[in-house]
Amino acid sequence: MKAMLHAATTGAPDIRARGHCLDCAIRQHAVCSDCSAPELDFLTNIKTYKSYKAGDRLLEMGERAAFMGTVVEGVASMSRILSDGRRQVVGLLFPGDLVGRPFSPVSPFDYVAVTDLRVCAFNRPQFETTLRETPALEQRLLEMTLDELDSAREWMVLLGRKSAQEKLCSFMIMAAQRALRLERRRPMDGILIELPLTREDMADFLGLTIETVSRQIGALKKSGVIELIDARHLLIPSWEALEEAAGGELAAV
Amino acid sequence: MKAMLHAATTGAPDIRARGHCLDCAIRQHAVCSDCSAPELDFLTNIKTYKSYKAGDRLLEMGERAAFMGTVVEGVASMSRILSDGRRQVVGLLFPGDLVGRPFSPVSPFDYVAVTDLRVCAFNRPQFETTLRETPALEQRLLEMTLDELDSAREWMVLLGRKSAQEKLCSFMIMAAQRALRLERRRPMDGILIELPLTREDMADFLGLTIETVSRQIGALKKSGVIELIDARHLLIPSWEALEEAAGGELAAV
DNA sequence: CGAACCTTTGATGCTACTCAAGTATTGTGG
DNA sequence: CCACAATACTTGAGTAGCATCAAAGGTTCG
Repeated sequence: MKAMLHAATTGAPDIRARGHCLDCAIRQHAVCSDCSAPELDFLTNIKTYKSYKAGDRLLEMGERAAFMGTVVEGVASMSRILSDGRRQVVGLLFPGDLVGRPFSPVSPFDYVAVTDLRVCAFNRPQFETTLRETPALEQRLLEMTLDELDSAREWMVLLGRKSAQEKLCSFMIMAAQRALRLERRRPMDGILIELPLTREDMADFLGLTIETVSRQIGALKKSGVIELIDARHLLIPSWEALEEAAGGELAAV
Repeated sequence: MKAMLHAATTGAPDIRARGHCLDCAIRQHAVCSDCSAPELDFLTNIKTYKSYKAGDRLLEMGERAAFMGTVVEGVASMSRILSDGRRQVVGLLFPGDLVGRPFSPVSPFDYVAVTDLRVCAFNRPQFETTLRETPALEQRLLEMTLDELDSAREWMVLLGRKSAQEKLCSFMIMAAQRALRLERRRPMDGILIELPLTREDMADFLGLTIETVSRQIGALKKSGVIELIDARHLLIPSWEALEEAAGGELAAV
């Protein structure tokens, strides 16, 4: 386990995949969701799995990335660090989301595992060739990219105009929705939310400091919008109250 | 002006296009840039032009948009307004940029002309069919969408982590780069920048108030980073000094 | 059991917001 | 072409919200 801590720089060990793409639990959410059986056969043969521990860096900004991939299990972040150390997380990658920038070998952001992570990886040139030759892949990638663009813009609204409290509530809603989608469930009262990020990652995602994140969570607990199980788990007595406290307007995920 | 305020709902007058796409000045920047001559013939026949005055709304959030288009001349904004009136601009559209959300008839944001505007428009179902049947179009759309996603994420860094002063400088750099790209020129010292936005639109794009925008521009003038010609035009004595004041890290446009 | 990390809490300060007023600039009708 | 209104922009005073600095619990892991 210790040996994997530097997987980011050394490159995580490739584990030749055994399972077939047809049996993949997250295929319906991934770029390969619309592929035919023969196309999945092909992908099965060229895919490998990579594993990372929380904190490992998958790709560094400016690095020529040798692979592209899909998150299978866990959560990763995309972020940028300014020269003086300020950091902004610009996106979270949940199972099904794509790791790496298609058609551009140098990554425009850092990719970091925020939890232990498993990624279904493809050799980059091979993946791009396959993309160009497989309309089902390319069209699905376009669809996913358009959705991500909508999400990024929604997050711009949050970063530019929402209060610290509204940011926290919006984040909780987003985290819940992403988790629920994987289980094909809908938000409801009394639901349990797992926060997959540290206070620091949350702060960097919301454009706040860890102290403000901590204080706002405290305030939400006191006002009854959330119930804290522990630092990473909370209960939502009323989904509607949470949405209200989020300042509304969170459509795309 | 007053009479055009409702162009959005009534629909701006369609002007059957006379010019051929081959002669289009902004084709190289647009979604049709990789199309073959026959493909351009086809597009020529199905395109129309729409004109708007500054302030007109092209599309309203939630509206079922009947058309998609490309900005030919002028600048448009995409924005969202929260229920209490707070507004965030999530993107600017310069000549070549696409108006409307492909494959989703309801617009996720408001589209507003920030200057007088000319748009090359297509009937939406027809455009989407053409997209699916024309790989050159679809692949170019994917490329553009991936670039826009990078830009949106860069802007998230600005909104989340940059100071008011850095935001203003970053905006000036962005405005300059977008204008220069159309003329195939590069940034240089002594360059003239036109700000296509009102102070209010700038504020809403940068997550600030108009007072702060005005004060920061004043401060930049006093410190010599910019020279004001008038409220909408300024001179950059040193491009490098401007980048320095922007806090660095502005790659994609 | 102790070190490292994560989280919370407190005191203080500063950036950017709010409220308010005044100065250009633009557009309109006489 | 001028007078006036409307809009855009600037400037000032006071303040709120979040950041910063500091330190003290908790939790996890070796």
